Amino acid sequence: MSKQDGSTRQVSSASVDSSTATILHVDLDAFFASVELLDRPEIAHLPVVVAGRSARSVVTAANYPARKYGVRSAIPLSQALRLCPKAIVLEPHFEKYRFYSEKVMAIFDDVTPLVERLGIDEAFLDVAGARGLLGSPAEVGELIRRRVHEETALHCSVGAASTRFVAKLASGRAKPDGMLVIPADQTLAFLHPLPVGALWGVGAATEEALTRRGLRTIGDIAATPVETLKRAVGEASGRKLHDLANGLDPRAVNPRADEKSVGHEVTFEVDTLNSDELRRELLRQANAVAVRLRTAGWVGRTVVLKLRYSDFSTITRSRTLAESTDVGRRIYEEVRSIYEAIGRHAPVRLIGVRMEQLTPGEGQQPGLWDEDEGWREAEDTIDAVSARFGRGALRPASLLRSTAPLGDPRNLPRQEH
DNA sequence: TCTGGGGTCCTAGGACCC
DNA sequence: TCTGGGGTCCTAGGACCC
Repeated sequence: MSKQDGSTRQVSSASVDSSTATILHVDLDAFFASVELLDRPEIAHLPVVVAGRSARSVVTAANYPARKYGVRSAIPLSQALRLCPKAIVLEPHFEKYRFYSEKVMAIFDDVTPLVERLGIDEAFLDVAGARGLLGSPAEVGELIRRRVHEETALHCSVGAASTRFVAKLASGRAKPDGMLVIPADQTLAFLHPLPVGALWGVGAATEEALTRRGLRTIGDIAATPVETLKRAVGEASGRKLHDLANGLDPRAVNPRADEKSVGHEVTFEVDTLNSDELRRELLRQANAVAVRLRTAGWVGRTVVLKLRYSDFSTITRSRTLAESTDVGRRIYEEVRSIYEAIGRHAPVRLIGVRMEQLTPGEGQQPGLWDEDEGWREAEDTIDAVSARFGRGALRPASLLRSTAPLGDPRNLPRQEH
């Protein structure tokens, strides 16, 4: 990643009038790979991918040298290694990514309270109110880029525009390590030549439906009557596509969007028919979900079981409870009962548990996890499982580790128990 | 060496109520 | 004593995003 050409190439943005481009989209470049390479600068110029060890793992991140070979996030690792046999594979370290993510987000929070996080490595910022203190949107963008690099040694790219959607497109085109400003009056000229796939919400299936009708660019979408689009891709998507293509994106930057669901899922290294193993995994996941609910101060009312079979066909079965819960045993009992109600007995590739219909829990301190209660629940669960499957069905240590809220080491159960 | 894990949003059908 | 329409909740599946 050569900084020189990146940051000078797009700095022309600083000379345009950015006063109407008050929404920034900031995106860390090749985030997971860049974090790993902070510790391994000597290989930063070589193709590097971040991926798990499993034979079934996919690429979670690729640095720019690897991308030259066509390696992308989400392709199977096996395929990545066929494309680029010399790629160096590094294992992911999610705690490190969370650490750097928090550092970067804190910089954003310094700039404005109007920060909306989008996953771990990007955010929208509304900097309309920052002008007096920090300068124009372009100046704020450069300030953020400078601070991120100074304080973390990571690079990020910034898009500035009058809407979220255009800001996000702009940051993508500024990568790596650049900034692109799209003033409001240049929005349509920027959008219309782009392919339909650049629209938010247009993936492979929708792109196919649109190109089949001869719609190839965003300009084509903008010129198509909204009713035609609705017939092609459905009521809501048709409306949204038409708006986006015309530069309309009314959604404000929303700093506090509530979570809608919490879940865990796992793909087995080898498909399994062993119902003890499946139930054990359901128990582990139910507990992990419950701990996350309590940590966040939520209770959930709908329990969802997800199964994927060897042929990749995937089903979900859900049940809505009479009363919301954040108790692992309750979730486990429900999801086990749902599982047992499924007649099909075929090898399972993936199993997952999710809680939906979240509402604030009663009398819970958000952010706090009652360690004793967590332990009692874990021990109860071990008892219940031992009674059912025999002692030794669960190794307590591994179960207890699994009950720790993800991502918060402070909430790990004490190991000396 | 085919296809992770965290999510959100939309659609469509049926139940049920008014 | 044949058949309406709107609204909401629930469930299942799928597209999409990072």
